[in-house]
Amino acid sequence: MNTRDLSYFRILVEKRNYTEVAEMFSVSQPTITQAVKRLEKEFDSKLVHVDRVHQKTEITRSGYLLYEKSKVIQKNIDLARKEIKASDSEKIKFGLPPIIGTLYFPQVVQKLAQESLFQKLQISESGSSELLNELDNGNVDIAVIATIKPIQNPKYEVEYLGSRPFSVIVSAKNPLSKSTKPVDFRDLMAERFIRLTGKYIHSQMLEDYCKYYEIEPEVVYDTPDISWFKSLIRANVGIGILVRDEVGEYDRDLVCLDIANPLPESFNISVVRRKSYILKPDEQKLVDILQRMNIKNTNGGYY
Amino acid sequence: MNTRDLSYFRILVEKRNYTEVAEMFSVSQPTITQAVKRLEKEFDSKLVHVDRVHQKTEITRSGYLLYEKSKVIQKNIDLARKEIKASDSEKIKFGLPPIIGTLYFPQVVQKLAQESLFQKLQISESGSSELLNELDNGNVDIAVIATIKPIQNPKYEVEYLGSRPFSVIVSAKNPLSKSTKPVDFRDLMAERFIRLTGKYIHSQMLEDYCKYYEIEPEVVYDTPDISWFKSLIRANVGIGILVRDEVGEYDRDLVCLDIANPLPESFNISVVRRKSYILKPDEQKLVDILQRMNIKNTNGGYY
DNA sequence: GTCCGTTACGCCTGGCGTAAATATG
DNA sequence: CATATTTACGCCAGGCGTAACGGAC
Repeated sequence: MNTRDLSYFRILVEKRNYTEVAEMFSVSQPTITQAVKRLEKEFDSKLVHVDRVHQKTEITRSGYLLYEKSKVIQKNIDLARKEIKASDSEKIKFGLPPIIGTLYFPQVVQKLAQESLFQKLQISESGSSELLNELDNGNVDIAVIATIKPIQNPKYEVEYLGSRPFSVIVSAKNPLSKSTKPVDFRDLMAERFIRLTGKYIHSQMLEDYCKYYEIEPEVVYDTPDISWFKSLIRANVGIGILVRDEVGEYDRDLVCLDIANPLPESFNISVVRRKSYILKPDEQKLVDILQRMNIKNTNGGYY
Repeated sequence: MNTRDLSYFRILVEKRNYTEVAEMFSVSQPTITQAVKRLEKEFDSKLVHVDRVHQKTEITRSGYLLYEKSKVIQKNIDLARKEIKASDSEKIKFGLPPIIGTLYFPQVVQKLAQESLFQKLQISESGSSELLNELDNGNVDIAVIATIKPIQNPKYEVEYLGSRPFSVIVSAKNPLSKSTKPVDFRDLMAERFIRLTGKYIHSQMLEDYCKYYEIEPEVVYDTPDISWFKSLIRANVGIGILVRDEVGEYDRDLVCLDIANPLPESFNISVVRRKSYILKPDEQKLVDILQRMNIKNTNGGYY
């Protein structure tokens, strides 16, 4: 079977027009007819039904089945091409979400520089969910990713680095800040919340807690920006949820509160790559260094 | 590009022997050489290096990259072939784990019979993790599956049916059975446990609880058999964890205890299928009926 | 006639086999 | 010499284009 035929067919399913497909590939129109016939013979099943009465080309169920597979096939061919093309490049396509970058990356930068790895990094700074897409299409080969739930997709090779807890963050002006013991999430029912959007994990986290305790939170402000988020909380406009480490010693007038009976969902940090990707020596070095990165493990999380 | 070439190459990577590959496909040996050359030209990269000095054929990094992709491609071709071949069949390849079958299936059997669907079911009775494999390779097209954590693999189409809580199950002879309020898992630290193996979810569940509360459970017996499991607990040899519904009114001398501060992990039941699979009308009907299956939702779980 | 897809036929390349060549032990 | 792969060359089929055909407006 020829992958060209599959390509013709894929576009045919999307365009429903033999002539257009032929033009797209700069071939004659009968070529497309013949390619479809070849596939129909190969799979011993009608794939396309041309309904001249209603002037439309219909794809049979078998056709759709083949279409779905052929999309995956094309994706893999493209990926192979991309990966092989980049084989000689020194660059390491590396994905690093900003939060993780600022929190945990500084400690390894020196080490990376020593090994002459740092200058080879071609960093994509995106959120974790975005990075998984980039991994899929080969724009990123290795990523450090934070998720609340473990990544259990056999398509990825996942190496767990550690977990950090989430905490409730309030203004020093807020009476809650006087509490010395862990706060029960249910007691926050009446509070107003500032929500961190964009960073998928943080908003998801809030949602999970509210769902688990059946609370309907009053969200007074949504922002994707961490400094703005902190400012609003500092001004006691509302309270929020954040990875504990993100509030440092320089964040005055902000108080972190531990959560009593925390959900086992924490800020889980992992090194992720495509299982079908083969690391170059430099990339292997990078992964080794990342694995030795020191992320204090606090609560169990999922791993 | 020709998928035959990819097949030759795949086997070559596995066998490292041109002659063997040729024999396997009943072609002449130069055919394999030529196929590899074609691929190397197509991807503009050396894929195989024949080291005559050390008498071995080495696969280059590019070769491995292509190999990984070509496995996926082959899988998809096979799947397409399998699915299309089964297109005319009335049979519905359905996966149903025994536990779910006995607990929740009876209520829909009549409905299925009415629609003449029941006799079309070709049921694979395996555990949930096994069924995901069967789904992958096309031996099963639709499965009802129980998982503790949500299935978040974009390859599957998942429809959530409901969640059921796990509970601690003890003998009526056990002092714990007198408790009227939910039991705190930490209080079970000193207990002996009977563990249900095989059914992945149940053993995983116990492990998760123990890990979360940092308990090292004393497991006195492992069994994959539910009746034996129950008998041992009834005899107060130990206590166990089980989906609540599995203990029915006929299970005398067994007591279910709710768990205080339960983990959000419950027995989540979903209908799962391959995203790339197109349902036949009968299969759509089955899925519709399953979706209306009544699984009392108790605790939030993950969904 | 126009629009689209199919059929017919001829051309050329792509994939295969045979046989010979090459390299290593 | 034997073994394993590559090169050379010839054969046939597979994939393409051109041109003619067919059905619906």
